[in-house]
Amino acid sequence: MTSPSKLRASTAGTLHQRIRNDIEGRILSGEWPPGYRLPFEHELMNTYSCARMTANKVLSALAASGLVERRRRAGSFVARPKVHSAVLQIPDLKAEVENRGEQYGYELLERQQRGATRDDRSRLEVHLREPVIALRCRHDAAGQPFALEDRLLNLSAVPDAATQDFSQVSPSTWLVDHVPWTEAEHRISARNADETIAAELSVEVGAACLVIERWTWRSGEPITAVRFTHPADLYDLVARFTPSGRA
Amino acid sequence: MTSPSKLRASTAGTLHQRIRNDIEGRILSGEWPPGYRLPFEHELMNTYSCARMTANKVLSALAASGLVERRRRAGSFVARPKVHSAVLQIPDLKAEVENRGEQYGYELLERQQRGATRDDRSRLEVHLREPVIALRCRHDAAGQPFALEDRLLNLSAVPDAATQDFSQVSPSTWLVDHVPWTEAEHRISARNADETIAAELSVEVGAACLVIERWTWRSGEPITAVRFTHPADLYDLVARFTPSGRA
DNA sequence: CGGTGTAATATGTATAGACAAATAACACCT
DNA sequence: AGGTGTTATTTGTCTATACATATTACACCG
Repeated sequence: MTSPSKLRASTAGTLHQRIRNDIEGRILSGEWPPGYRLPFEHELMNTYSCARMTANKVLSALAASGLVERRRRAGSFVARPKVHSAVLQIPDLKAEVENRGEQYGYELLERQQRGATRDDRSRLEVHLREPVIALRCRHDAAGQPFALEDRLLNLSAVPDAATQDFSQVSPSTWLVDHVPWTEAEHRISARNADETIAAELSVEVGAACLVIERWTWRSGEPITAVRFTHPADLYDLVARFTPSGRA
Repeated sequence: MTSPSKLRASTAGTLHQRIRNDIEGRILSGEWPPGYRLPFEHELMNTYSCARMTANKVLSALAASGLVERRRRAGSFVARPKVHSAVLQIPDLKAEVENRGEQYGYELLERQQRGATRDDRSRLEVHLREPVIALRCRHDAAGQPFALEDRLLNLSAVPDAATQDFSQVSPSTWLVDHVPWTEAEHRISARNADETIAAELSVEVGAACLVIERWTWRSGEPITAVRFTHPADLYDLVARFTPSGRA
């Protein structure tokens, strides 16, 4: 047990923040365990000499962040986390590489504009023959292949892409700047490098690779599907999480 | 372009939600692109005939979720997403397997209670000789090995674990029910199965495996470090994301 | 005993007003 | 032209109040 007097009322910041910090502190320290009923709004009101709106906003914010659950007539309770969830940051590869202080390189391997094939259709939920762009490119870090990008782009959703040749700027970079999206799904898996991948990534045939696939939609309309293949020894994904939801 | 009249003022729910839905709709549809200055609080006040507090709470909530940024004297602006981030759900393996409608199995391979070795120390940030428990176990789905779990537990932080033999209940399950935590970090990578792993997971030597490592702390004190190794063909991680932050 | 109606209570939502703090825009002076 | 100070505007925070709504707890009655 750590000394409980350690987290008595903080003194910094606004009243809202002071109350919030106090409550979060008690919950995160375990002093108020999951299921614990926290003080009613009118009790906080007395404790901190504040209006009920202030206490209400604090508790509502904590509820929005998932740290507490509120039930009418019953009170507010410390939430018990159901699943381990984490905020996964998937940065732009260029930024990622340059963050490591290494030189970033980009090369377009293949660009094809075509009517959607059967395969394309199963990957991107477009109709047969709808115009798409298929791209394959390589991202390098410090001269070493760092990732293979294999992308399918729905031209009906992103007509501007037709005028871009993607020889200098990577499709990922171009897309985040030009195309808003509303929904995304990621799938993370592992696979052994086949001969093609091994050659293009300069790894042994059979080497384990980390594969990240992403699908993006805008209001239900598919925009793009992309698969990044990383050499296992060059890339990890990192996800951080605090229960308060503030990474 | 979709018809703009489509997302005129919604009529359902509270005023707060109506305003919020309207604004989110315009942003997510692209009608209000990143950088767009949204109406001032007093404009929303007129538009919706509401008090400023109501408009303020809506905009503050949108700011908290990351959809908009607010600057004093300047206004509120549609945020431009910096990185692709996603909420990663890492469920309990037992629940995960049973969700797929398959039979879940668990077997403890090894349990050792010891003073921390040098290796343990680098994995868990404990002092040399501090008591730890090292566990290795296997999770099965439909009779097939599904995951290897390799865990190190800080007994000083979780003394109750000493009385648990983990022969029936898996450490993951036991921990989520008994130990609160405040911080976690995940690392996701790929590796080739060595002979030990291949034997225990019933895969070929060299097969690509997805590796998920997690470190957990409570108020800075390390609780546990765990590594799950999954056969690549049996397990994917799925992460979903909507820019409004509401998965 | 068990079902039903009612009152008490806690949260949910909203209003109207007040002052503080930051800063963009403008006017002014050198 | 360029730096400086002032002002106006917008958001940030908080108070005090009001009524709506859901639900627990309890009293009542068949």
